[in-house]
Amino acid sequence: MAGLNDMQDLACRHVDGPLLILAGAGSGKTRVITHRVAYLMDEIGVNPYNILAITFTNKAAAEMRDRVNNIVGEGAERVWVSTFHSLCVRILRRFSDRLGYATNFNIYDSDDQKSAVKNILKELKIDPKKYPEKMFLAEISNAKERYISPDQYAKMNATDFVKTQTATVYSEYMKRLRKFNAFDFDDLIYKVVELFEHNPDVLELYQDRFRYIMVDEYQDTNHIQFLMVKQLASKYRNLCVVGDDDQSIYKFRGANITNILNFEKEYPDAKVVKLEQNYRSCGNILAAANAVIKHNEGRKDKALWTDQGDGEKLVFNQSEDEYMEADRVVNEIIRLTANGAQYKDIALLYRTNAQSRILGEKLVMRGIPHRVYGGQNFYERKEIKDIMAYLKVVNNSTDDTYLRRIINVPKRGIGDATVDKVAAFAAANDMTLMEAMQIIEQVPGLQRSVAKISGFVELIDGFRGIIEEQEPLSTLFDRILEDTGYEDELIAEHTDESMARLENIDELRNRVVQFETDYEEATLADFLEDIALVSETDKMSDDDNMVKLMTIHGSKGLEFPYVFLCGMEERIFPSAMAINSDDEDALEEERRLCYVGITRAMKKLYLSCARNRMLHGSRNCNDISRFIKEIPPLLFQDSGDITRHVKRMEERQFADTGYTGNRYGSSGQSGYGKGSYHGRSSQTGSGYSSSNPYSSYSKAKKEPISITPSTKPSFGKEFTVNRELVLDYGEGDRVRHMKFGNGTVTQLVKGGRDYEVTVDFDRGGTRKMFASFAKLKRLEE
DNA sequence: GAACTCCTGCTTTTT
DNA sequence: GCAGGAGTTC
Repeated sequence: MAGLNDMQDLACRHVDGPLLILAGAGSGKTRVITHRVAYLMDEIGVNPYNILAITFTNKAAAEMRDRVNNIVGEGAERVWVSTFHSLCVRILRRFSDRLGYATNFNIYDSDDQKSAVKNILKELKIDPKKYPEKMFLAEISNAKERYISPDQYAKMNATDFVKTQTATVYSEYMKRLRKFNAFDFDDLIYKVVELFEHNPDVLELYQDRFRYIMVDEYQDTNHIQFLMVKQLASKYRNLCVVGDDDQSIYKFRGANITNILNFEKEYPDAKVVKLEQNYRSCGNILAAANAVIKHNEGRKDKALWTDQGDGEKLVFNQSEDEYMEADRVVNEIIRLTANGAQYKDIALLYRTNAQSRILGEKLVMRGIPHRVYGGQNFYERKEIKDIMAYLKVVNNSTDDTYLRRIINVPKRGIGDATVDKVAAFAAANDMTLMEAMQIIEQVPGLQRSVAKISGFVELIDGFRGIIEEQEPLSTLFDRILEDTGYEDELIAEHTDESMARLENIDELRNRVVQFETDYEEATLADFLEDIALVSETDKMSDDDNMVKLMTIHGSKGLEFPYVFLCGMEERIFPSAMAINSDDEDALEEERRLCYVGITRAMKKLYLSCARNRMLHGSRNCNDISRFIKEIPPLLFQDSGDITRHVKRMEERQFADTGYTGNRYGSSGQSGYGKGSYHGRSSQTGSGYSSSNPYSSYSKAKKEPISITPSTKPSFGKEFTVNRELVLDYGEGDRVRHMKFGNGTVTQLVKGGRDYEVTVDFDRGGTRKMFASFAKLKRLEE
C-alpha cells in the first residue's frame, strides 16, 4: 500500500484476530486506523455497521469520524466511532431498564458525586473532617474501576475499620444513585459490563453488531474498560488495539498500563506491529523526547526517528519569576507571528491549570488572541451550574441534589430549615423531595413556607409543560431565565461580576441554540448528556486563529508547529506530589507526561522556567526541572542559562573536593554547535543528563545517554523511506476495480501521502477511495 | 432566614 | 490567593 510505510501497511492489512499496534507519538496512528477501516470496508467487504472504533476523547472521535468519512465516502457514517463513555450511554439508554434504571437517567459530575457522599456522611454521622468525602469517592471510584460491587468490597475488607465504613458509604451511595436514577462516570462502564454479564442476549446483540473493534489510546484504558472490550470481542476476536506505553498519563485515574503491556498474554495469537517512524516533529525535538523517556524503566523498548532532518534546535530560558517567564514567552510569540507564524500554530502547555492565569494575563495585555482550554471549567461556574440544575430538575425531578441547589436560587424565602423538614417528611414516607413538595399541605410544621413551596412547584411544572409541548430547548431556557427572575436579579445587581455572569449565561444560551441547530430531534436529555460527556477541549476548532493554552494532559493527541512548555521546574513539573510519592512510578508518569508535551511540537520547542514562583500563596525558589537536564545540551540553541545553572550546582556540591566543574564549552550560541560536546559525552559518560555523576539526580542508569538526532532508523533496515505512490491513471481514465468492476475516474485529489480517487462505476454508484487500497487498473480503450 | 465575616485548606492531571 | 464552609449577627 503506497502512502503507508511498511509497518503501517502491515497493520492495515491484518484483518482477523487480535492485533496490537504500538504506535509512538506522531507515528501516524490515526492514519493507520482510518486506513484500516477503509481496507476492511473496501477490500474485505465488511459492513461498516459492524465496525466500532473507540477513542479516548470526543475530539479524537470527531477527528476520526471526519477522516473515515473522507477516505471511505459512502457508508462511512455507519461506522460507529465514539468514546467509551458515550458508547456506554447509548447502550444504557436502550437497556438500563434491565438494571432497574429508567432510560432518562442523569449523569453525575464530580460535584454531584461529592454532594451525594456529603449527604450520606451526614446521615451516617461520619465526621467529614476525620474522613473527607474525597477519600470515600476515590475509594469508590477505585472499586468500580476494578469491577468490585459494594457487597464484594465489604467482604474483602471486613477487618479494616475505615474500609468497612467505606463499604457502607459505597453501598449507600449506590442506593442513592439508583433512587435518583443517576449514573456517575464510572457507573457508565461498570453498569454496561454488569448488563452484559447478566444479559447474554444483550451482549450477543452487541457482539454481532461490533464484529471489528478498534480501541485507540489503549494504554489509558482501565480494568473495567478492559473487561468491557473483552466481553465485546470474545465472540469474533477481531480486536485491534492501538497505543503507546510511553504516553500513559492517566494512571491517577485508574488507567492500567498492564492492559497494553500484557495484551500478548491475554491474546497469545496477537499480531504485534510497532510504529516508530515519526511524521510530526523534527529530529532535534525527537532526540529530546527520546532522551527524556529513556530514563524510565519498565517500558517497551523503542525510539522514534524521522527522515525529516534535525530542524531547529530547542530553546530554553530561565526567568526570574513567573511574570518574567510569561513576558519572554509573549515576546517570542510576537516575534514568531511577525515572521509569518499564525497564532493558531502556537500552543502554551503547562503542568497545572493554575499556571494559565499569568500567561493569559500577559497575552491580554499585549492584545494577543488566545484561548484557555480546560481549567476552571465553564460548566463549573456558579451561574451555569444553577441554570443547568434547573434544566436537570425539569428533565428528571427524582434527584434531590439539583432540587436543593435551586430551590432557593434566586432567593424565594425557602431556607434550609424548611427544606430539611420537607426532606424528613419525604424520607419517612419513602418519596423524593419533589414528590413531598407536590403534596406540601400534608407536610407538618410549615406555615408561611407552604405557599412559597407550592409556588416553586408550579414554576417547575410550567417549565415541564414547555417540554411536553415540544417547544424548542431555547424557549425553555429563556423561560427559566425570565420566570425565575434569575436574569433580572443579575441585571439589577449591575456589578462587573454580575455582568460577567450574564455573559456566561449568554454563552450557555448560544450552546443551547447551537445544539438545537446541530441536532433537530434532540431532547433535553440529549442536551444534558452532551454537556456531561463533552469537554471544552473537544470543541476546539482549528478555524479560530488563536494561541491555545492548556495543560499537557489536555494536549494529548494534538500537535502544534510551535510549543512552549512552561514552568519546567522541580516541584511544578515533576510535581511536588510525584517527587514526594513513595510510588516509584509516580515520577515515571511525570516523565511520560513530559514526553507527551515534547512530542506535541512539530517545528520548534521552547522550554522555560522561573527561578521563583508563587505557590500556595507563598513565593518559592525552585530548581530547574530534572527533565530539562535529561535533554542533551547540544540540542539547545542557546544553552547559556542551563549551562551556568548546572555549573553553579556542581561547584556548590563539589567545592570541597576540588572539582571545578566541567567546561561545557562557552556559554555562547556556538559552544555546542560543533559536535565536540557529543563526542566527549559518549566517551566519558559525563554530561548534562542524569547520567552525569555530578548531577544532583543520581537515580539514573549507568550507561551514558548518547542520543543521535539523526535521520537513521533506530533499528533494522526494513524501515525504508516512503515510497511515492505513482498512479498510471488520471482523471477521465477508464479503470477496473476488483470488486466494483469498471468505471471512470472523475476526480483525483492528492491527500497527504495518498491520492483520493473518485470513480463513477458503470454498475452504478460513485465511490471515493484511497488509491493505495483501491488498486485500480487502468483500462486501455 | 439572610448577609456578613472569618478561616481553612488546598493545587495535579479529566472521560 | 482563592474558594468554599462555618460561625456569627441582624
